[in-house]
Amino acid sequence: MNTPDVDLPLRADARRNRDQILVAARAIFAEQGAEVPMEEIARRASVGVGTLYRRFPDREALIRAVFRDSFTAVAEETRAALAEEPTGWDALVRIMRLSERLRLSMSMHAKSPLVSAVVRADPVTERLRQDLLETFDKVVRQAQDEGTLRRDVGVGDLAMMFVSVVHQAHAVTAEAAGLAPGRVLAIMLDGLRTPAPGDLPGRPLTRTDLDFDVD
Amino acid sequence: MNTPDVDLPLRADARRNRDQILVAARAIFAEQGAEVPMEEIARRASVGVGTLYRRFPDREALIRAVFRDSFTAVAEETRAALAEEPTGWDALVRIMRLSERLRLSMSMHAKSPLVSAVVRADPVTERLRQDLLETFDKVVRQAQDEGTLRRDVGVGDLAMMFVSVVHQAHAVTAEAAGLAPGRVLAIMLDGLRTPAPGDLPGRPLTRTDLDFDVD
Amino acid sequence: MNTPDVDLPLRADARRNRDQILVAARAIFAEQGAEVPMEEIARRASVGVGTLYRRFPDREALIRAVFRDSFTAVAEETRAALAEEPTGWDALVRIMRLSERLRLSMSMHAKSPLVSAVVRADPVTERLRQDLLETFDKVVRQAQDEGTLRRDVGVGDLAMMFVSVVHQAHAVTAEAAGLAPGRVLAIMLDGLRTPAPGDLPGRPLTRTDLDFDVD
Amino acid sequence: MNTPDVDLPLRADARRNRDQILVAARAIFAEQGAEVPMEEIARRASVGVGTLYRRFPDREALIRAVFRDSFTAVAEETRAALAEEPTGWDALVRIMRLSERLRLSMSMHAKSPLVSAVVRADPVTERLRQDLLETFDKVVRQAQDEGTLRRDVGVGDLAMMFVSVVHQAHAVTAEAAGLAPGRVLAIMLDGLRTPAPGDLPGRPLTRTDLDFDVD
DNA sequence: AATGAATGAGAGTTCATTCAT
DNA sequence: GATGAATGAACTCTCATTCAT
Repeated sequence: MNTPDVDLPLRADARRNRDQILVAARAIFAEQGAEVPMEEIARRASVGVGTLYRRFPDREALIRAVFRDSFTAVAEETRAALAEEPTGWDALVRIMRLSERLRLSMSMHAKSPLVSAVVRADPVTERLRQDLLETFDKVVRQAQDEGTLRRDVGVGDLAMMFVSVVHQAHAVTAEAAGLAPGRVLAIMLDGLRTPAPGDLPGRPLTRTDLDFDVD
Repeated sequence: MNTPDVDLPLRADARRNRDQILVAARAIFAEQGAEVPMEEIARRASVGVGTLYRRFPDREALIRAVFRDSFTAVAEETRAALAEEPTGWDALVRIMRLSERLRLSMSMHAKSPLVSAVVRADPVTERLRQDLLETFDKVVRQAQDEGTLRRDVGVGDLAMMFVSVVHQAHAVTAEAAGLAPGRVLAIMLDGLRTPAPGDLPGRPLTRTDLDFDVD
Repeated sequence: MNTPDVDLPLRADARRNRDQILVAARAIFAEQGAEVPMEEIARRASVGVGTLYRRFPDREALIRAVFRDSFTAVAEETRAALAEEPTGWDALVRIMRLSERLRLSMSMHAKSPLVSAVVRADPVTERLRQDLLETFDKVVRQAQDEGTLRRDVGVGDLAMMFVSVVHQAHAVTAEAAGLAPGRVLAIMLDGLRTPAPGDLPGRPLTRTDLDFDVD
Repeated sequence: MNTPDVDLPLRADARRNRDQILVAARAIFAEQGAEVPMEEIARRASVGVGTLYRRFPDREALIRAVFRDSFTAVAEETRAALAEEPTGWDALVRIMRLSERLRLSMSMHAKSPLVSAVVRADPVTERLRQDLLETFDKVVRQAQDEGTLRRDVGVGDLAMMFVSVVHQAHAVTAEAAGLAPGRVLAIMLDGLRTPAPGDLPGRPLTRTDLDFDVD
């Protein structure tokens, strides 16, 4: 599940350090954003800054690695949803509820221009993203064919909503923060079911609408 | 519409500077986030850093001022919606579609831990927020009394959704980026109408759920 | 005599600082080479690092400025030699004995690849160098026309010798160090007078031999 | 020809490593100066840094070793010149034209304060230097006795000139760079022949003038 | 009151050297 | 003995904030 970056088998201790660093980075990025002092990440990983830099030549490399990990994980879960769920609708719901890990990545992505830039410039992540969208698209069409998903939405719309759900988590009581995403999601899903009470503005957003980033 | 902060009437030129600074800050914060060099803000406002600092003793004060402005504007628009729209549902829709200015503020809020912290610690903004929520709450109850809004949601849910809509704007074609918020919002609103296809998890989130921030 | 860099008249204090920095840099570069900590230069100039960096955005800019100053000074002295000395030979001797300032620059130039690179990439210095060589070339031809300088040498040869003289200053008693350049120079000048005891290998090195640097 | 440093015969592979390191160091020092990352030297020697450090406890030790090698080589060549050349003048010329290896060492010496300091502090190199100067001195006196070398110069002068010749090599076309040292040297030698056109300033610099370095 | 210069703390990054494997 | 990972000090550069002009 770890960086498909390069596969030189590292020495046992080096490997351990590398993993600790990724774990620490993921956590800190999620908590405080991507602009934290590198030293803090190193400290959390119980490692010297030097080690951090030996593994990841600069902040961008680290961000890249964290994202590759997360995207890989999510792409797998998405594929599993498509394969295992009985209906397209069920798969859709499962995907929209996807893991914490993705939420964190998405959140980082949205919060920091640096992160967006880095991720977009990384071909590996880009491929993972394409894979993910492809699978997701299949789910969408399946649900539409079943008649459970309104026909005037596309994966693009769903991706947008997904991101939205991910972002809700601030400015609330702890309990409310826990409840909120589930509720917002449920409301949205209710809004997605057929029959739709009305037409949507614009046109269905498709995979290609997500292909050239703007930010 | 400007900071009710202090009301000593400034000398005309001082006033002008102050306003230019706020305009510049709002624009730059929106474009590049809240961590821009103060010097850049000063430059955009055609003012020396010294002047900027005379008006706003530090970055936080500036953020605070920008937010107060925005919140004030939104609170007014919300009140107007309640007063002018024929039904609660219409008012609700109008509020959810609220101004660009609010989107920007919200986006800043969400992107920067610093901004969140500052805003939450500012009693003036806090009061504006309370006002806003109070009015909004009236709209919600009116719509529920009309039978157009499902009973198992609260202002808290709507505030959450509002924030969500605000955040969708990245990783897309320019055209799609323009379309997206409207569509996501429409889907959500469809999901909000009565009759609701099913129950929501948890319980309605109310104003008090928004009172103590966590982030 | 100072950086013809830009001529925005700086505020009095800023100007003073700028000059102190250049003086300090010149001295320290000469003593310890061009790789000294910027902080040390700042300290010697009684200035904060920040100020140093405000004036010279990075080490290279500082090196550039120091060199422009020195080259300007030398070009002027060379022109004066040509104008004031009675014979070409006298002018030649005077130039070869040129100022401490040039020795320092040359020495820096020769010792540090960084310096060479920076200087070569700076068009302003490049022009100064061309001016200098042009004047020098006139001196050489004049001395050859007088019959005091052997005909099988060119400015290129002399420039090389000049640089050589500059470099002799290490590995000796303090007294010997003082004597050495004068003696080496005298020996060289003796070797340059006509009639020459024999032919030189190769061909006269001319201005154009100095035009494309190799390091 | 290698470090008489310690004479424990190393294991064959260790010996090989040691030699590779010295070769690599010499090459890299010549190309890039003495401040290169140790890791780079290790890489060029196809050896781990650890190994490098086992052989040479720190950078200074490495510099020292490189210099001892070079000085040893030069001292031998000098002795050979004295023994094999028919006249003192011929021996002098041959010495002044000495090997590339010496040029490199000298160049390092001149370019880096670190190198100067290290070399001067090393008693072994010091002894080699004394040997070298002693032989050289014999050559000088022999040439003076022959009447081919002017009497008002000493080994010190010649050593200075030697160093000068070594330093000319920058800021020129590749072809000119190749020609230059030979020409400068020839001019100098012409200046050294008897009869001298005039007196030199100061007094002959002797071996003892070179005994206490100043840099 | 406005300006922009000066300061200095702090962040990113490199590399000499040590030490576990 | 060899290797290359880890460490942390040192250095460069940026920027918030203060203060002289």
